[in-house]
Amino acid sequence: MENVWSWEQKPLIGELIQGMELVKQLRVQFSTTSSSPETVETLLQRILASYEKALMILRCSGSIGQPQIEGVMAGVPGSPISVNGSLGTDEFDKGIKDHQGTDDISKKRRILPRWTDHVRVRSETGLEGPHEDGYSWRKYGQKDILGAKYPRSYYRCTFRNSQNCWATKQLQRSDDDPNAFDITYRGRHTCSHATNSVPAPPSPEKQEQKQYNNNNHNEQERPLDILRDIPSSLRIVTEDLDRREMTYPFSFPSTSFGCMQSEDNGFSLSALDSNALLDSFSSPFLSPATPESNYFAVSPLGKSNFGGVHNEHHFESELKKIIPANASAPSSPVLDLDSLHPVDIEPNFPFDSQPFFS
DNA sequence: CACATTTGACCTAC
DNA sequence: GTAGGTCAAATGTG
Repeated sequence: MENVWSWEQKPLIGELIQGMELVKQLRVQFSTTSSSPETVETLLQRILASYEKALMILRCSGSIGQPQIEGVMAGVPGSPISVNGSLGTDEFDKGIKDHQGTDDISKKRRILPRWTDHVRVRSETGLEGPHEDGYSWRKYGQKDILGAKYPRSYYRCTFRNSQNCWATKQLQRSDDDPNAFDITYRGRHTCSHATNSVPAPPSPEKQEQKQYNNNNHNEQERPLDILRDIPSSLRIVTEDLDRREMTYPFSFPSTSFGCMQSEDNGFSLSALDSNALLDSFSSPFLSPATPESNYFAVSPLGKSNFGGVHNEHHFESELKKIIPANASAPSSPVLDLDSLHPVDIEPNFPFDSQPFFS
């Protein structure tokens, strides 16, 4: 894989910047009492379109030379958005091998197609669960992990038996930040209970959260409520697995803000955390130099995943071009828009098509 | 009673 | 042999 970050980066950056600017406008709209619902709706649509376009750019370019597991990826209604379904090569190979040996798999360990999402979701408040991803999970195990402060929890889809849905996820609290959760998804939902746009019934995350904090405010927010509560922020760290090559660093929410997921590619964001996503747009959007809240942090691993080893420096320098070194003040301009190029949105760009607005 | 969680045991990969 | 992942009986909850 090479030149993953060199393709179309200007349009991509432009899309991201545009989306951020729109969010900033939206925030202004919310701050003024006279904003009309139409204005807000329009801005939301533009924001989403911008990010979907960016996603499309990533999708089109990143698929080049990437292994695909289309047979498994395709046609799973309601499953998290598959940006390209790529795997690290060994992961991919293992998944294939595993599938080939299905008949020999013991009951004790059923081997899933082993593509994974590795996600870090952080709740600044610590009150919200790590995320709500629209699926219903059932905890089936917990394990102390060597070198980790906190045990790892294992979840499977509630509908494993009823609908033969073998999706699982692992949830682990970060050692260095107890408010952060590393989530690893395995397998793909084949159940029909995914609700990407509507908050799901109480999930294991929320139930687990009760163990950590009893002050959980359990109301599920509607999208606009989420927007209104932007200040409760969340950090999303794209922290990819070292075995995976660069696929896509970003995926942005589809229409409802209900669920944003990027399987195999970097991060996912759930309904209840979307507020923080928006907050993250409002100021230091991308700032590796500010490891605190309110931003999309790009970890060293994440950087490498933006373009592999060859492009890491390129990416970093590109970031430096567009992001002021010290852009921590929420009201300060984040980007030099003059340095950016306008983005041409293709007239026939399928914004309204699945899976973008599903 | 049905379903979810807990937790020790078991299995597999390395 | 060890660590990670899963199973399943016991237990909890509504």
